[in-house]
Amino acid sequence: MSGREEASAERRAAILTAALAVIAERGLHTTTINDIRQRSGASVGSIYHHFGDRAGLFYALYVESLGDCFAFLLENLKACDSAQAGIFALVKSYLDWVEANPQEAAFIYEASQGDLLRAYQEEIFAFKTNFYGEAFAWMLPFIQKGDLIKLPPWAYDAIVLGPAHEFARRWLGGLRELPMAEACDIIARAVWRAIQPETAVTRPT
Amino acid sequence: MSGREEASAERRAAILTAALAVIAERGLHTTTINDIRQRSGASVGSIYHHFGDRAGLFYALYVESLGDCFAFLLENLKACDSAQAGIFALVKSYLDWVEANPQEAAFIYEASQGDLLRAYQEEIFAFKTNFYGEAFAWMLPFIQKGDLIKLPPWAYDAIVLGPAHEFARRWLGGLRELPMAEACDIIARAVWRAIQPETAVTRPT
Amino acid sequence: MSGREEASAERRAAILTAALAVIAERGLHTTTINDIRQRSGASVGSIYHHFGDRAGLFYALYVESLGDCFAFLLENLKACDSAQAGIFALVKSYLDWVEANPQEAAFIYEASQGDLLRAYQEEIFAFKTNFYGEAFAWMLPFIQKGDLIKLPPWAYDAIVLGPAHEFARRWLGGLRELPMAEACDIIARAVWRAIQPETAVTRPT
Amino acid sequence: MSGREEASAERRAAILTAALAVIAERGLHTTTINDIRQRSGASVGSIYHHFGDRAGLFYALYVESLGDCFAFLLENLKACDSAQAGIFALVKSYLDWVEANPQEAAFIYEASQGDLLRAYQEEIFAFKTNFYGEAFAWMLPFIQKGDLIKLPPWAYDAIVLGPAHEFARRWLGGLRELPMAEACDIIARAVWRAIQPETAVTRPT
DNA sequence: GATGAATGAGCATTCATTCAT
DNA sequence: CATGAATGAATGCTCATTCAT
Repeated sequence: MSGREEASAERRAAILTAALAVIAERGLHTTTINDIRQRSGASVGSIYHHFGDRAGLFYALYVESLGDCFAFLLENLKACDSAQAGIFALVKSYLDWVEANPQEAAFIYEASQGDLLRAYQEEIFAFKTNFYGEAFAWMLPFIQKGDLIKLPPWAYDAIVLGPAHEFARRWLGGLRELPMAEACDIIARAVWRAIQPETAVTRPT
Repeated sequence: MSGREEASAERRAAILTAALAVIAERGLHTTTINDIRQRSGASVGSIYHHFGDRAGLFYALYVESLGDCFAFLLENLKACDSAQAGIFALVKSYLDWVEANPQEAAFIYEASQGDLLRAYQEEIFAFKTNFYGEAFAWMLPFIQKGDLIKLPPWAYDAIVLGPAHEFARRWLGGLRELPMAEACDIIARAVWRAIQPETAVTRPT
Repeated sequence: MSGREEASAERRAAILTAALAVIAERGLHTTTINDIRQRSGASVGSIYHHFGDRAGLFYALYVESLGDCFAFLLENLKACDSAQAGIFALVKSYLDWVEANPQEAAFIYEASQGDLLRAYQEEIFAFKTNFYGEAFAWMLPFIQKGDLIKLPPWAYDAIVLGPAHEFARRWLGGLRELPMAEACDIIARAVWRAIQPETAVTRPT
Repeated sequence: MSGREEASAERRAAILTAALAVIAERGLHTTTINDIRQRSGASVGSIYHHFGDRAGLFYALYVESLGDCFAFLLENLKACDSAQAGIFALVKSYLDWVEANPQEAAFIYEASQGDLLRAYQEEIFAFKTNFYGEAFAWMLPFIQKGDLIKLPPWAYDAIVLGPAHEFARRWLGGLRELPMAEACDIIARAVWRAIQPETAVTRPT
């Protein structure tokens, strides 16, 4: 990599970092190119040179953030060798990631809604599909063994991560009734109950 | 109510209806006063007369939508006389309401994020707190009886409605892998497992 | 007409007047909305309120200018009762109009080229067609009588007004070798020779 | 000429060719350096190296186009040995050139207006003056013989080429009511009538 | 209460031009 | 000579809001 390429990559990264900080302060929809320019030290032209337009910049940030999150989750998930360990890992590593990267997390939630990234929806869909595919692949043996309930694929997302998402949104919104660690424990245990085959649940009744 | 007051109330309602339709089409953040003016037939001045400013209009719509949703949930919840019936009612009536009022639901999700309604956050907080209070009051006897797990209040929201929210967001975003009714069943059963005291859930090993 | 409507119409006219002056100074393509705003005293918003966008403003000016020119030509043409008088009237009144309205004339030439008014090309085409139709209707009896050569309709434009246009462009460009009146005489006589039936021309050879 | 000089000259030519094509597509005023860069394959820096700035590029193209046109007209004119043949040659070779080089012709018309080439107006004036001088030199003997009417020099341009210009502008604008060849015949005959001494034209009444 | 012309700060974006490599 | 990242002034346009009628 030549010095020029390096410098260029640094500038690109600096713009993304500045963008994330500004978004955290002012909200995604109120963040302007000018805000990012001031914070990053780059010129308007340079921002457009690197990202094409405003949506392109947000898309780059989105992919980078979501990629970071997914990588962390998969890394932790794949290290598990029991169904319960995996479910706990998913919930815990997601909440850990949110706690460690609150700006990225808030940005992802905000950018996932509305039409801001509509131009990139196919790329984003493929990106998410890939993650869900890998997570499901890990689950499959345990489903087959009967350690995890068999559900349509989309349902694992709602049931396993839904509660964590709901809590994360509250937490990011400033409602922090409980330390993340305790919440994590409560949620993970509930999810573990929810995700087990029904027979084990209804039997004792 | 005099004829004049009636006419005024009708205009107000027409503006809100128009706003909801425009938001569904163009997204909350891209919806302008002018869009709403065109759709509603009211003049700019009239809109400002009724709602003060743009945020005031969205706040009015927010309260009306959320109020409608909460009323529906509480009505269904209070008719239940067992823990399981109540949990199922919460999940089912929420998803039913989303299916029946997709525009309102999408608007609520969009408006709940970002700073658009910051000026009204206290009123909104009180509004939500009241709902959670009523729902929790219904649950309390069952918690005491041991039919429902005992958790910090916020956790009921995450665990009982989290999966439904996650599914509703997918569904509103156009990903409708399953009819709402089937999804509802899957989710409600999972939530029921999740919300029961742990002893009843874990295998009797 | 109420006072409000009057004031509004005045503002509209003031914007057009200012636009014409700025265009004369700086050229059509270099004229900005801000230039027009400064010169007219209107706000940006007001300009957009009246004309929609930049092209809409130029179109309004174009129609007004061309309409004024066409009206003047037709008025003079229709007062003539011989072929020669009519041809002379067309050439002379066109050059008189250019001399009296050099800014409008220069603007029309500049706006007729390029894609600036592409959005309105149909309206403009209809507008011009109407003028040519009226002019041709006046000529028709003389053509039938044999006082004017019979040509395809478009050719009258090229042959009758072509030389005047070419001279007007030079004159507007600052090359004023001759007073307009003398040029007019030379051109009108040449056009009169050009437009007569060929038999009268070639006979004496 | 060394290989390096050749390569450089080729690049220069490629840029001009690309510029002409882009201008034909997008119009002179909307054509950007970046458009030309993309079409030509040259880098921005290279374009600036060869032409100094945007206006310099258009000036180079203008001189090349106009020079080609003038050379063609003079070549055809000088081959004529009668007044009528010369007048027909001027009209016909101009319209032939336009038909053969529509992009160059449209560019010349567009570039002749406005201030784009103001920095070069003296060079351009000298360039045109030289052409008119040569054409006039050819005419002079015929004027003296009485085969052509005696007029101020500028008038020959307006009267001889005015109709052809008017037709060419229509034709380039897409209004092609007639094949160029037929139009040429009609126009040349009219010009021939217009340019003859008056005695020969007016009826011998 | 209703109307809609007017306001003007602010926005995303463009683009000719420079210059270090 | 070629390259293309960087610059930043300038542009067309939007839109919430005001207020005279």
